[in-house]
Amino acid sequence: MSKPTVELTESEWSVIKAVWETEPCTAPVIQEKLFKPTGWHYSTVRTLMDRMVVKGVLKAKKEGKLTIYQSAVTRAQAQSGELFYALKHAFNGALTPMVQCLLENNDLDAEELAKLEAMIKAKKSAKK
Amino acid sequence: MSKPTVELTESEWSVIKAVWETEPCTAPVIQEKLFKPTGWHYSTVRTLMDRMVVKGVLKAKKEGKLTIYQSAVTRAQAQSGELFYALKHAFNGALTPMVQCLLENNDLDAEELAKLEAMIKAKKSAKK
DNA sequence: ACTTCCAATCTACATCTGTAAAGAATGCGT
DNA sequence: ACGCATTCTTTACAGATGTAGATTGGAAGT
Repeated sequence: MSKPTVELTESEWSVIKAVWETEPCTAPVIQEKLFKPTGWHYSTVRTLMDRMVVKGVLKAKKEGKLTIYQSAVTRAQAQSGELFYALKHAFNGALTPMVQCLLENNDLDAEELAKLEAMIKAKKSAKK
Repeated sequence: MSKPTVELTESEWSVIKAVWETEPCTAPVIQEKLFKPTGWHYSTVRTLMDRMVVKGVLKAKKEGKLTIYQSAVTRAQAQSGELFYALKHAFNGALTPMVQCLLENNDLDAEELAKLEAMIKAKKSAKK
């Protein structure tokens, strides 16, 4: 049952985010969405997408001459994959220092802090 | 004085961690430290280290025929680089969801949660 | 049927990453 | 001065990644 930990490159992140917003969708549509921020041409996007299918992060099916793409991993899966990578490599798996680093490097306002606190409280009580 | 955001590959993480523990040090020493967990030969480690010098994450100086290496980025810098990467790509820069994901995917014990809570409290008061 | 347009396929190529062998150089013990 | 051990230097090569041109195939209009 363990999903084999998703790891995405920067470009792949751009693509999959666009896919999540539009799926099911075709490569030309994604290319168009991404053209503004990246300047990528059709072939580029298409190559990326096909490689992502091979990696198992997208699914593709043929419909007539069109290729329809969909994500094969959820946003949550991809997010926790990325986070887990950082946790493992940069923090040797230690969560507290990671959160520490987060707090130190980002200047959160009071509201944000309150939200975090609430989340922890919730977790605490959820935990019996 | 903005540090140009450090990004390390998995292998580079192994190397720099070993360097932090031993610096100043030579490549053979690092190779030896890493041999157990990775099985890398001298050339491999050396190549990695030299590439890291080019990337600016290590510094090297010649001492006779020996090359002495040192880190050029601190652990904290590397950690926050990794975290920032995840924050930016996976969470579009939104910190709260990131922490949420962290809490959801790791099964923290009560003690851990208390520690986190304390950290947030501290941050809150530090913030006047 | 002929043109046109769009999507698809194929091919390409530079750079980066992971991994290392082979050969050159130098210091050390005798 | 000579051979040995250790470290360095050079070169290599496969696979991943970023980026895209050229060519083909089919659908749609006229």
